[in-house]
Amino acid sequence: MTSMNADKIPDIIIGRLPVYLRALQRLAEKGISTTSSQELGEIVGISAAQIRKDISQFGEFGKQGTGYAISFLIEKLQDILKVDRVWEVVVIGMGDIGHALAHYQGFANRGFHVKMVFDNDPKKVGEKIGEFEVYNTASLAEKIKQHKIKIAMLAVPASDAQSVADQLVKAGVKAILNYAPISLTVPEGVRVQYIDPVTHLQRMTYYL
Amino acid sequence: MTSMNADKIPDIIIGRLPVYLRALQRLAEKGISTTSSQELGEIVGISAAQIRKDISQFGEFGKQGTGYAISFLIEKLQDILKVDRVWEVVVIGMGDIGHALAHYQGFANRGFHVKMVFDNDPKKVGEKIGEFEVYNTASLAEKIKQHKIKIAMLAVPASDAQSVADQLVKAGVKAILNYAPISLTVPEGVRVQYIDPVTHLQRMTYYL
DNA sequence: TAGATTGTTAATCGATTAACAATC
DNA sequence: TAGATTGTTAATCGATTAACAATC
Repeated sequence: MTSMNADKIPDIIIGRLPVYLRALQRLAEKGISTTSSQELGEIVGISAAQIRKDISQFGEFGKQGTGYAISFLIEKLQDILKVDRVWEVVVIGMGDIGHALAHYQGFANRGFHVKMVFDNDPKKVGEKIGEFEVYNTASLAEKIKQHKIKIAMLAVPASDAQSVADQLVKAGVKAILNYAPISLTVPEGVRVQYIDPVTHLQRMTYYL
Repeated sequence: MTSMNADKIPDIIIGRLPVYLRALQRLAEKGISTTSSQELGEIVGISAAQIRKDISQFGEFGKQGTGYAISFLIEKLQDILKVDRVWEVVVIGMGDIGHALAHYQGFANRGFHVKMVFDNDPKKVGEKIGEFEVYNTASLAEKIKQHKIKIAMLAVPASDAQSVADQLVKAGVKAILNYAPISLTVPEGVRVQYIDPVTHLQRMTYYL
């Protein structure tokens, strides 16, 4: 079957694709043009069988005997993940984490561009942070609608996170990367990913 | 059976415990003393049955009819996750992310304390960052062994991450929280958790 | 051609859910 | 007591692995 399988793909597979993509881009940077499920698996710590199965959900991107052409597979994964374009994102909360996100060089070439940054502290509003002027969080809804922003990174204190998330959702945001150490409640159709260093650390201490 | 089940607990369960713990601590802050698997499930977005099953792996911590005593369950989860103590951690790489980690207030009361910070840039070494003096990455092995550090947060450029990880492992580190956008290769018995905002974002764009 | 590696199937393994007796 | 909610079992559902024909 020449695939283009539009069936429902499990989220757990979608979650692994960015990891494959990242590894492939690093191989490409090194000037390597071809890889195998075996080699890729060793790099990312996933079995070769699983990598082949994951990739084959979306088409036949490899060649028997030779493996995968890296630049071709990168293109396909970028298409699938919809990072064959540049998404404009906003950052809310200009504390240390917000600063780091505003300055982060790693978004370039990976599908994202910080468009605006926000804070609700009058001392910070209007200030320049790198190329950005800090906007007032009060103007969030207006500005997000105006620029049709779909993705936000939330770096406000835990106590403000849910109410800011509510505003983001109301303004049309569909994906939130949440740095506040709190579980957010959002409506169906809105996605949240959590980055909490403590949660990640606590997941490892069990084994120490 | 009065449990104390020393069987092998699946890692996927261990991964959910810090999320439960975080939610319980927030409920406790609000002055709430009791909760149910139902309520907790709504907060964290996990089914009540699964929460009961996860918790019951470790003992009978609830009461039929009334649910779980929050402070008791917090204690138990802290024990299980070994965050009933304070782990000293180090930060390597004093760029924006390293700065944010060095300043992060969220470690207190959640089991971690930043003990030392490192960078390999001669301009940064010796500088003061908050309460910390920046040490030279060259002295990493010595200092980590001396203080018996087991946990490191890695915030160096991708090109340096693997070699620094190798040094950490050699010095006895058993858990690495990696902020560099690269898959690390580490020996059996060493754990790595990955925090890469782009990977998390790419996991959501698929659905947009 | 011989060797390598994919895509895919079937078998295995593991995780989640539904349901309910036990009991607070 | 009546109502609520746990802990646990069995059933279901889903993910991973092993194996190999196809084929480059």
